[in-house]
Amino acid sequence: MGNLADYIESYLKRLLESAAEGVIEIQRRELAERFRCVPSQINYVLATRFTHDRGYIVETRRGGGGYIRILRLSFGSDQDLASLIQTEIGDDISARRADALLIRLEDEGLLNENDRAFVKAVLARETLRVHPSYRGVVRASLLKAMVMALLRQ
Amino acid sequence: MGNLADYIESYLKRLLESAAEGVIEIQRRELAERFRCVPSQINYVLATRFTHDRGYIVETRRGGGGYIRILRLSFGSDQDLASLIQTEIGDDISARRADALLIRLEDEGLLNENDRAFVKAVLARETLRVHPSYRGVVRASLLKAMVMALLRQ
DNA sequence: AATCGAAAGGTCAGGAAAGGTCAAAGCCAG
DNA sequence: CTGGCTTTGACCTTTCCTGACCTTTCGATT
Repeated sequence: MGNLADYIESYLKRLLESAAEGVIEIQRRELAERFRCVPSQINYVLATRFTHDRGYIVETRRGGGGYIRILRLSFGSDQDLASLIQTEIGDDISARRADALLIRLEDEGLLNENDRAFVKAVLARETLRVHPSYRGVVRASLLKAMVMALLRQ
Repeated sequence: MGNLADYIESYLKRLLESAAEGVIEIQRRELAERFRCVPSQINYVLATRFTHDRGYIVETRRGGGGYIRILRLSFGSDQDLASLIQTEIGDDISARRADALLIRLEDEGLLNENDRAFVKAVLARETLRVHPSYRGVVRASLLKAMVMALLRQ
């Protein structure tokens, strides 16, 4: 965790933590200055870390008085987690999206680092055994089953 | 026990011993330099000594600031349990045998009635989605993953 | 109202810095 | 002297970071 993108990511997440509404508004130029980097680095961080899959929505506005607004979507405790997981994962999921979901669950404090790594490793290994065209389906099954099993505790 | 791979293995294990969390993070290039070998030698050590079966999880990241993270699953004596589960279930299992195994685990007090029913239900539901000729394989994957997840607690 | 310039933010391609893969050569116990 | 671990090296993929150039918005000036 030693690169710039990681630092910027955790800075933004800290800001989000302390923001009551789960929304923050920043200026790209200002943030770039704080980290002494090029402004487009901020876009890189947003594009790779604050994706929809990981549970964020990013809105921006150009021009004078422009801004970048980052909104964190929460799973909310109201809904039945099982059906939420079901719809979130579906019947077929890519390795990338599976990973994003696991990171999101970790961010939400629903899984710890160990469990996340465990699930990821099992997915990688088990998925290798089946024919490539079935991997998405098998991955989805495994992911749902394991996440549900772990969340039951 | 005089070869390079063994030295690297024991070096990493020593690091893991002294790491509080059972997790270490290294750089492949740096480690290769320390042992004066090519970087791919590190991959060899990881692939042969730090396997899932032996209770390790390895996560890596490429690119600038990349790393290799080795995580030791510390479920003490359950380590044997993991490989036992593996050999017991194998790569392909029938619904009947899966059921029998679950009952046995319940009898042994490793799973409670609830968990057993849960696993059984998931197996039934998820295997339906895949082509019949793949069901045994998918069932085995799911079963292993879920049982391990549940037993980890 | 139309125009223009300044002040945002956006896009994209390229180079550098990791780590990954695979096959061939090397080594050694049996 | 052969089969199975080791070790190496050539080549590949992913991730990060920057810089050049583009688009949008706002407000002041005509």
